[in-house]
Amino acid sequence: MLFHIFQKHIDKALDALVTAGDISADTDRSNVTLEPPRDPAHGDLSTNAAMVLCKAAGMKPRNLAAKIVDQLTQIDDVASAEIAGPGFINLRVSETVLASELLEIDRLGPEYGRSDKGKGVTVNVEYVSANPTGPMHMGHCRGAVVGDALADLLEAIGHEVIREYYVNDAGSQVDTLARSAHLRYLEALGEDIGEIPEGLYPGDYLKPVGAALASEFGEDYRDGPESAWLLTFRKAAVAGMMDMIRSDLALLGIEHDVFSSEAELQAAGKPEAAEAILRSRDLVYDGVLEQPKGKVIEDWEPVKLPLFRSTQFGDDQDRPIKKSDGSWTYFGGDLAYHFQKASAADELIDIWGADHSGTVKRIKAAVAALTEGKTKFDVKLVQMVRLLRNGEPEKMSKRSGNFVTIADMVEEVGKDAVRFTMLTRKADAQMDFDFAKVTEASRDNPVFYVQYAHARIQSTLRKAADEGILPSDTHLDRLETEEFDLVKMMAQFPRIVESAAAAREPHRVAFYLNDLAAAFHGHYNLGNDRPDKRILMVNEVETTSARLFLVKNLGQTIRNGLALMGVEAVDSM
RNA sequence: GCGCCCGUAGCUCAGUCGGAUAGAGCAUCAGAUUCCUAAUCUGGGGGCCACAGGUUCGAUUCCUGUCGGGCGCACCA
Repeated sequence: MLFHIFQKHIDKALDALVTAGDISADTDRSNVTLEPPRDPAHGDLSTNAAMVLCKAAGMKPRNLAAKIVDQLTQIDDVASAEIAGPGFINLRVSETVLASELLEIDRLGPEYGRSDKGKGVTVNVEYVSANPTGPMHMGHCRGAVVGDALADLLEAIGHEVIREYYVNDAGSQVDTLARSAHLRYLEALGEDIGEIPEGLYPGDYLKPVGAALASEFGEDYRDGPESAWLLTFRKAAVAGMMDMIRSDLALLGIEHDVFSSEAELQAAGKPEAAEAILRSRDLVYDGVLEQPKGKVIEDWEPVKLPLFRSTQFGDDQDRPIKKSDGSWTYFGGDLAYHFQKASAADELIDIWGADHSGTVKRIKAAVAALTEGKTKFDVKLVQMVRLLRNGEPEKMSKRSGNFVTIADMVEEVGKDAVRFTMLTRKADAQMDFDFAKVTEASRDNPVFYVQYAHARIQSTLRKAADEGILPSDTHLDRLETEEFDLVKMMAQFPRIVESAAAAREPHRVAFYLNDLAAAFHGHYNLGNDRPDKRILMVNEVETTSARLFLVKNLGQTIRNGLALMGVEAVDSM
């Protein structure tokens, strides 16, 4: 890749200065950067090498820069190297390199942008993990898309990725679910259940579960005590909910590799094992929590509980891993769960809703304690999405059973629009999702804008093919400056993928594609006033074939970017 | 009261482990349609990067404090 080639050139130039005795061999070069300058007028690439290394070299930045430039100008790929400002070195890339970059893109095709930087490192990404008490709704959507796109990104840079879903099937909310299902079971048996009582799940989605239970068990559990059926109904209801969730996720193109059950984890004694390890290191002790300050709790009473010393890791309070009735807290189970994940991966990433921000410290503390700091662990918080319809916020409330489901959204605007839109903001910023906007065919809808660029390219290729002209690399020397500018942008793609993966920020791909599409639309419109700038010139077969070769690969780059977001490119609109 | 996230153009947001004159879209104003998809494009105006200190050759970026907004704060997940 272009970028890596030039990184090597910089390295070579610095090596030469080492040989010349200007800088010492052990000088730290880790702060040396090579990046496209903000202002393209400054060149194609810019390095701060002279400014970063001048102290170690005992020279003024511009003097050191001059020596580096002397080395760089000897390299064929470097069209020019200039000192600017306080000591930047601005480079221009030769058109020969750009042409070979274009050939490289063509050779790699769908593989362009992928790398093996993360090879050998397994990353577990846990996302969605919605409670199995109902269908997927808006509140889950963004985390699902961000997690999935992040998993795609990590795979693109060569990581082995485990996509995981934690099923919270052990808490009291699944008892509530079982009771709600029992009511629907009675209903299926012909009883009049009336209004769903307060505290139970009212949604219709439990009706099929009740019906299935009725046909499986007949009247067996009609009159018996709750203890007779609770476990059976819990299992059946959770299974039903998970089937529903899986099919909702499939609508978004999301498929997890592993579903881990909290109940199974507990049955297998994992929390006990984790507790034993932590107790052996005096990181769990039996103690009493103080009443939190600034908040009045009426029925507060001191209780002795097994506490994890999360304060040793920066948390404000030690955290209980068991409740006073002896059952595990959510945290107690979660800590064991993360320990389990860590046994099969080198790095862990959790995608959480921002409403769980308060629990980040304790779980990070737990992972650090259990893996003795060996497992890298990141929690990515995803902010709320406000649903808008005609500019008016759309309310959703799970309690009333009245909420916008993912199935509704996908049906209304389509999978690709949902996914792309969810990636047009960085995850930790709040965002609005306006039903009208995401399907609008206009410049300010990036989904459309990027797709339109791709469709335009395909349309041009089709039209050219009708005229008997096909893309070809035999006359790339016919390409002009504006066209090489497009290649420069395309050449940034691998770097965007790398940095987006490293920063765990899939939205960067969306912004890049928007920029790339803008560059293409601009270039395309040059042909409006200047027929000689049109891609398709029927009487200029050689030039046209080269231009077609360029836009074909620009289309490929867009396609590859969209694929990283789980969005399919369209060939016509 | 405490913790986490955020504060960038009128609006919605980008801004690469600290870099050059802080960018884009919308809105606004002025233009391009006998032309490969004008569903698009070109240009103008618009900024105390919330505020005040600190670190640095250099701060929108890092640190501290203040103000403003969001989320969360016993055995609920």
